[in-house]
Amino acid sequence: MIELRHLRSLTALRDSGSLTAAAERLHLTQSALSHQLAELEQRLDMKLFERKSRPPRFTLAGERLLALAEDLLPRLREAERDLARLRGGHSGRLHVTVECHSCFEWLMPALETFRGYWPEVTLDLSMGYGFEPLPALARGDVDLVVTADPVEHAGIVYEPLFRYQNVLLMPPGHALCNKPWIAPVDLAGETVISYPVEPERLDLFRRFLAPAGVEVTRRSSELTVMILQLVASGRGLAALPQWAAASAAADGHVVTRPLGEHGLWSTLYAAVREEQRELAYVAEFIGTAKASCFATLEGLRAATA
Amino acid sequence: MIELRHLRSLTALRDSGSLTAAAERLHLTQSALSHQLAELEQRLDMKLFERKSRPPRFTLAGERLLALAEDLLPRLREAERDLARLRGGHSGRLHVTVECHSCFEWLMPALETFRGYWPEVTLDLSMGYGFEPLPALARGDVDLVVTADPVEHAGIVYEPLFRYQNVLLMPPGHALCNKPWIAPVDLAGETVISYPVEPERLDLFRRFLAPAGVEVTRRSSELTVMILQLVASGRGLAALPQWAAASAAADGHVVTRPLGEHGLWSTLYAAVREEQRELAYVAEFIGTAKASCFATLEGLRAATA
DNA sequence: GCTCGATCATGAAAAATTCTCATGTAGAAG
DNA sequence: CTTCTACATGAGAATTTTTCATGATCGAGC
Repeated sequence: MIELRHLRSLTALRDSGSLTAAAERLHLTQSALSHQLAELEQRLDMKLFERKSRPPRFTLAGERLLALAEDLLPRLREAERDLARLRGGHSGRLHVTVECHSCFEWLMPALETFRGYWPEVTLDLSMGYGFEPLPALARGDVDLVVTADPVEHAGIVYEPLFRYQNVLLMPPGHALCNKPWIAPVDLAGETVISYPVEPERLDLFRRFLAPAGVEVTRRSSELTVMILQLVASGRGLAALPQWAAASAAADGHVVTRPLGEHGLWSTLYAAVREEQRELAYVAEFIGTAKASCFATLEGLRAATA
Repeated sequence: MIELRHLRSLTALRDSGSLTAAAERLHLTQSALSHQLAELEQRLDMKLFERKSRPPRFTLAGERLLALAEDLLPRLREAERDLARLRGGHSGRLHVTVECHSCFEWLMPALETFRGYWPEVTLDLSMGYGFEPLPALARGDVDLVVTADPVEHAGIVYEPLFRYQNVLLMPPGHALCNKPWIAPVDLAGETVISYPVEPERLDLFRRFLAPAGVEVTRRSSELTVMILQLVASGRGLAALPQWAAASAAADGHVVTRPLGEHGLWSTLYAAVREEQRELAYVAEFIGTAKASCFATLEGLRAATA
């Protein structure tokens, strides 16, 4: 009657706030998910959630099933880990490379959690400086790359982690603070602080300024805290993922605005070699990373609300 | 990967001691179960149990999954009960009739458990004396009949509860104690004590003595303890389900022997009206009854070992 | 009020899975 | 050595799950 699939679907629905988004997270079509839940409701002869409210509102029955999911799914995952460990031979290496500098915020907790689950797996971590991560991944020098730029590559598969928005950071009182959102031309002639990588690898330049032909003065810093510092003290502007700027913005040190009318959105992916995708600890790492991203966004939402 | 179905299959396998028996309990063919478990083992890339030992011996991985099942399945059942309760309207009546006099041993604990789970359901209990239980079931006077005699009847479905053996009870020192098993002719002329119902409704007469044309002197008593008493004091012999005789036999008050070379086996069924079979509390009662039967047999095995 | 965009529902068909049937094999009991 | 029972296995049937294509609904913005 009730299947694990249903529990996973309901949790995804709660966590993502819409059928469509939940379906994507579950690697299903929206239709499949709609059918699946409709059929479950029919079999149980109960409504599980209110469709016409956003986010969907769960009924008591729905809540009960979500509670069941909270109860069962972690135990199931734990058993699966135990089995993978029992099967043995999987005390491998996981060399993670991050292209996204601000990702440490959620990556560090994820690494920590993972290390607890899979103590036998040797974790390596490197930044995507100085070499092209994807060829390195394909060669096997690296096992997992966190990137916002999913280039097609034979034997490489991308697993979406989450979607986020890049925002513009300004010192309080900057003229642009008065605009609800920032157009490319607004930045003409400004000083922009970024991580020290080629502009083509930064969304701000590649997807926002370059298409509009806008030129800016560039300045760079390796560290996110340093960038925040520089912006706060009026040495320039910067574009960062929303979550990286959130705490400074909440403290009033900087002001953030969307880039473009609808914001400059990116999706972060975990790239792995196809043959490693099903490997227990790799799949587990991706799951942990997703959860950590989600927790970060949650914390952000809670902090700003 | 791992599904609830697998957990149920493994528990059934452990509880029934063979693939074939487990398959029957799960309402599957032996083939289906074999396929299912073989495929799970392949997907996990681990052996879960040793086939060539009887009862099957579980590997560590198998044990881990059994532990998971112990963990998840009761929680799942609990959630299902909560949902059924939430759906409401199911505070019905459950009128149980028992044809089998010795069944109270396991029926009472089952009723107790059930009452805890479904306090809204009014429980009635009656013995199958003085009226034909099946027509009463079909009419709706009764909702569930425990019987060893599954007569085809439109609209009535039978759910097997468990298989048991009828054994012959004798006072210690009786001549027949020397035989490893009892033939019908051995009983010719003996006094046989039974419950006060027509002989055709007692397996001993219908399936054992009558086919062989053997006549005995009959005597009857309503109570199982009384029958045990009479046998122990040499007033006659009796045939009872093994579990009902077990404690007296363990104490040495009576001696038991199989009836016929292979024993006189029966299966106990729960009969319900087809349209009620899927009803939550009916299904739950049958489940509880099965579990209780199983626990009784377990206790028996433990006591005799 | 109308259109646009997005979300969700729905029917039919395709794909995948799970089960059964028929049969084969191996080990235990006689 | 035969027979019996439990289990395995391949092929096909049945069922379930998913997708595709399309329609309905609802809110935002003009």
